Amino acid sequence: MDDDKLKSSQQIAHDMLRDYLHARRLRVTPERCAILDAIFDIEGHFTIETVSNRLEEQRFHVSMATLYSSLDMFVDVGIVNRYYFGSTVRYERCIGTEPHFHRICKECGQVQDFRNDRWLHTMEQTTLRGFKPDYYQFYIYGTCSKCLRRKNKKTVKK
Amino acid sequence: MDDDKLKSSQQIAHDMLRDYLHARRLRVTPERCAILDAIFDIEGHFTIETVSNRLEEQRFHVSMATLYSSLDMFVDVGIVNRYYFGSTVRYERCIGTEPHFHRICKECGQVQDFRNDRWLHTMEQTTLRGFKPDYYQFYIYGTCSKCLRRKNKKTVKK
DNA sequence: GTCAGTGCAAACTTTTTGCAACTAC
DNA sequence: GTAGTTGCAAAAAGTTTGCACTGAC
Repeated sequence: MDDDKLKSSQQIAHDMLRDYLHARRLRVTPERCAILDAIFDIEGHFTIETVSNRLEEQRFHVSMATLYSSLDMFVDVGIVNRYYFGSTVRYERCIGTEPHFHRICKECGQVQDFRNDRWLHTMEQTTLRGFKPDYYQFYIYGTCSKCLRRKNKKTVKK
Repeated sequence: MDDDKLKSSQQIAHDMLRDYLHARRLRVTPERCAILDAIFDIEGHFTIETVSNRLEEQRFHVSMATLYSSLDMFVDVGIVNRYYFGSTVRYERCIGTEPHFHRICKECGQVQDFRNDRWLHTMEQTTLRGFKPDYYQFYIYGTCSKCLRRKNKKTVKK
């Protein structure tokens, strides 16, 4: 994504947050704004720790309690998605990003995004009785090409 | 599933485990067998705690360390799947069960299984370059019918 | 001025690790 | 007998909570 697009989606996210807060008589605090900006500084998936580190680099200290509550809120606002593809929770910005899926290497833990139009199409056509869907998550677990090569080099033990 | 089918898939799982262990010169211990049997006593998803409780009921004490290492192994053998649809890790037997997906209610946390042939078909036709897939996981997050009704009764706050 | 928001530290939950004793082979 | 396995307890990792102080409105 180019810089202009990133900037405008960042603006959209700030507007969404502001509207959300106003509607609930909650407050626009420097911490919430800084966390939101930090998120737009990060490419791809991140954990709470990633955000914390990024903010510390900028000499803007925010407590873990605030980080957790803010990320919860951002999920509710619809600015980030929360993922669970490992023991630690991960997040990803969903404003200004294309819909995509994830493939996870069981060997090295690496997560790659991938797009697949057939999947998107199938998703759109899915209807569910007695359930109001908000969002979909699709994961493929397996072995990435790097780990495959590494394993093939070794004598086949398994 | 009827009892005969359950029993035969339990036998298959025991055979898989035994072969896995023998191939690696690892040992068939009473703990591993008991854990495996406990898993076949459980219907649907479970956590490590569920397994522990089930074993305690049967007066068969197994330490958490052993439970964690055994479940890791069973995932590797291909007897159970590991799921992450919330902050705690869940498992599900995958021997003697039909392939299916999960929908998760964001309100009450309930997880429902569902089958969808269109999805299965799409999965089977998916090919991936540079990645060897082992298994797929597909989640739909949203609101279940019970929680929808409950929310509609209240004055709409959000 | 009020009450939501924050930082801090303690508590809690889940999972991992180190080590001595045990046991499957 | 040997080396893999177990239980226990301590430690680690991730997340939540309580409370006094602060600051957005």
